[in-house]
Amino acid sequence: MARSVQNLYCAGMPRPREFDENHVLLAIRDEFWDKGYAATTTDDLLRVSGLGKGSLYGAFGDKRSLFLRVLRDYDDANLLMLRERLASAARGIDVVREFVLGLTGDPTGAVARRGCLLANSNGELAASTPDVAAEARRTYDAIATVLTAALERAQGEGDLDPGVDPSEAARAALVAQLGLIALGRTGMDIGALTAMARSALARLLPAPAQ
Amino acid sequence: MARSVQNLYCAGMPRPREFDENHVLLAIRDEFWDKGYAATTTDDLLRVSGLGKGSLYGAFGDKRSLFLRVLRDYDDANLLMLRERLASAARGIDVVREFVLGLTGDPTGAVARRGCLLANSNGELAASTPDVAAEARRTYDAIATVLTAALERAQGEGDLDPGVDPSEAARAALVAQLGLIALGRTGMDIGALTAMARSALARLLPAPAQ
DNA sequence: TCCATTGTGGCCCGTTCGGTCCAGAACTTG
DNA sequence: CAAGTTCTGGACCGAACGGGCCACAATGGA
Repeated sequence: MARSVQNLYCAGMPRPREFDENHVLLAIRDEFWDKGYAATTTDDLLRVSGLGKGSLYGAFGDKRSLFLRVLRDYDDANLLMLRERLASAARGIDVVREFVLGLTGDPTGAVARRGCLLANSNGELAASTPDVAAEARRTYDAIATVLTAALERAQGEGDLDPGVDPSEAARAALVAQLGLIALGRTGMDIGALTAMARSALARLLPAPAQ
Repeated sequence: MARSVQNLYCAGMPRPREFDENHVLLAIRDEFWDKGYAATTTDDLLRVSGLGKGSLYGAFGDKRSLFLRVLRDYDDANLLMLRERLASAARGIDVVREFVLGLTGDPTGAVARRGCLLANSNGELAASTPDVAAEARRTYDAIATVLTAALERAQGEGDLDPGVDPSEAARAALVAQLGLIALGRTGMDIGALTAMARSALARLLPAPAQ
């Protein structure tokens, strides 16, 4: 049962990994993103990662663990990107506008049809996998916090009506983005989607009365 | 191959069905709603319907056809309900308010966590099943049309700022509702969700300036 | 050079999936 | 009552699923 203690100070060195973990995780993320959790088979994961079963299971555990890992990485990366945008943005309001308009940037509509991995996963799995729902709550709350900071800055910069509560408006922007993601998934005309996003932004983020 | 013609005028009458089709369809709808498409097994469907495999497949075809049937029935019923509400509502604006606040009506949050069958299905299957995406487009477009009519009435009744474009505001209300559905699925606090819904409504449906 | 250790990939297994099929039951008509 | 038709439910099937397992490769220290 227990390994002998002598192994602790007299161990051979293991064979190093032959694959790049980040590269594999991104390929797997794309597969889950395109197909959804249930529709992605283990064979799909092996194919896009180029690994064998032993390697994949040895490195990341089973399908569910791998999915949660990928989802958390995705969320963390997006949050980091949002915070960096706020840090480097010329104006706070630009961050919120870009956040809401995000999916409309691609004129082919492919990005809109693909949606957001977190939103898609939450829709598919929230009922059966509490971990996914909790992850979504955590992420959306963090996003709302960043957007609130952006709108507070926007008020100081004269881009947002001072009568607006930044926290409420930030949450309204989040709601709008999630609604646009849902509509984008239906494959509706990208021009109409863009118009809706702009119209919603105009209502939610009123400029100060001159 | 071809059946003889004499059967046409000399046929015995078949054994009648032993189940109520509507009752079965509602039970199956609830199962798909609670678990999602992929996570619902044929055994689940047999269990909740109380039928055997022969009956279920004979009456509705395979799992996919059955799901599409249930989804279309669900959409049609909701559209009909929305139109009837508009026809019988005291004020047009009430219809839109109820539409956006819909999921927040249950203080336990169970309704919000369950979400909307169409929104859930669209999130899970839009990428792989064009029929579902098309159904979602059709339904959301029809909803927007009804909401537009409701807001036009609201302007005539003095409940909505005449400067607001009813069609744009209706689509914004739809976006907001879809965003709230997505957030509700995360299981977030129902009070916070309600506050967000009310705050979004106040921004999207401004009363006329007195 | 040999050993200890971990990476590697594919073979293999039990389970469960969606779906078909069939033998008998129920029922109306002649 | 006999015939013809559909309904019913469960036995059955091939396929694909997720996952365990193992023989071998690669590596660096002793």
